[in-house]
Amino acid sequence: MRPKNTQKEQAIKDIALKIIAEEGLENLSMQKLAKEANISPRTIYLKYTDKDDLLIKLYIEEVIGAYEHAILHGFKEDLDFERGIQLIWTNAFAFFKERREAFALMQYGKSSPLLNKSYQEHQIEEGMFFKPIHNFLQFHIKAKRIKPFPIGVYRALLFAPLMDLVNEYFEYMDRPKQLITSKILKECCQAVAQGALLTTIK
Amino acid sequence: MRPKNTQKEQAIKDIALKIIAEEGLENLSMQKLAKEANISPRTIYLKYTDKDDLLIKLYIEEVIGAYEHAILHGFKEDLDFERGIQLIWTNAFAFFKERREAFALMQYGKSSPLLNKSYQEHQIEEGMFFKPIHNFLQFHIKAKRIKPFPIGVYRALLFAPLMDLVNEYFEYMDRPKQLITSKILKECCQAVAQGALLTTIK
DNA sequence: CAAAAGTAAGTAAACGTTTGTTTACTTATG
DNA sequence: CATAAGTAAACAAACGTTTACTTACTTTTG
Repeated sequence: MRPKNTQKEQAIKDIALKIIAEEGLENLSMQKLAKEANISPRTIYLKYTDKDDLLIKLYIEEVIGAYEHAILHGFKEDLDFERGIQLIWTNAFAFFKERREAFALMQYGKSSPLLNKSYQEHQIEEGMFFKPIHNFLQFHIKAKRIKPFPIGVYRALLFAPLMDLVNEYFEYMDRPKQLITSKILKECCQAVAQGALLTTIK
Repeated sequence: MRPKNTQKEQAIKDIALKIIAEEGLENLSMQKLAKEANISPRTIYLKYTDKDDLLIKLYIEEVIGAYEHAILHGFKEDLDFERGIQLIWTNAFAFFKERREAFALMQYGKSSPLLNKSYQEHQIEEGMFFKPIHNFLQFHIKAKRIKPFPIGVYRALLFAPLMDLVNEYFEYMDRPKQLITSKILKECCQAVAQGALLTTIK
């Protein structure tokens, strides 16, 4: 049996993400992908049943999965509130900084009905990957350190600004001066954490 | 001369937005749009030079323009900080609540390179529509009431969570209990404003 | 321990559809 | 009846996917 060429498997993923990031999801075609990866269209269909399958696997495995893994690096449920949020922000920013194409597809997850639907299904199947963060928030709510918002609401309050800042970071990459420095990022993280606190001391 | 049928002009916009919201930008085709609007494909080309032109005009005029207009309703630059942010949040939420399809295309603005590029150009041409908000923030920075972040950073801190909450509102619309109530929304707005304050009193 | 057999990996070229857009024509009103 | 609005039908090009075939490697066999 002829062994499979793993370089080609990787090339499919890499170039698909590259096309999505540079030209948009709506301009990714199987024939263009095959041509740019120097393979036959058929080869893609050896790994993926169809285009939707490719997109979903790219999104869930290469983007969401890798992101979920990256942001929890070094995270512990009993961390101090500000320190915990800071750690996740640092991890997430470092992850996207090195993987701009993953960030581009991540953004499509909020727009595309196909990706959005698969994300919901992924969350159900995987039984909430972010359980540690869930517990972490619940702990600080019970300790009356932060406001008693639902977890979904905290996702918006604590992490939506970060995604916007990553976006801004990439936009300022081509300009002479970067707006999103690590100093700004740290201060933003503190601001976001400050907003969550029940009582604040300054 | 035969007069133009404005109903058909409106139908093109409405149905295009509907298809994008329900099936995604990547599944909008000129022929599908024509068929669903009960017109000839040619009719679309009387108003728009090509597909990109249609998408850009939909996005900039129907979505961004309408949004910019809606959120500044009743806004004044010398408003109290918390009150100003609250007003914008209320206006934005009311706008999207009534125009779910506009929100869907708005989300694509962060993903699609075509829409993203036209947004940048729009900002340059229109010379910052959000000048009142700009001035409002600058005023409160000078008064040492809020942290001296750049405006782009404040956009992320103050309004990114709102967009996520609107998204969550729509997701919970089909479920028995709505998570995003106006009470929660108000408290989130206060949290976001609290995070921006230089000194906090509780 | 080479050569033949077996087999999945991979290809080139094509399949029928659908795409964005246009041509040639008809319709309705000032 | 002039003229722009609007249509039905078609265009080439590109689409997702498949067919028929070749390649390269493992395993079996003499």
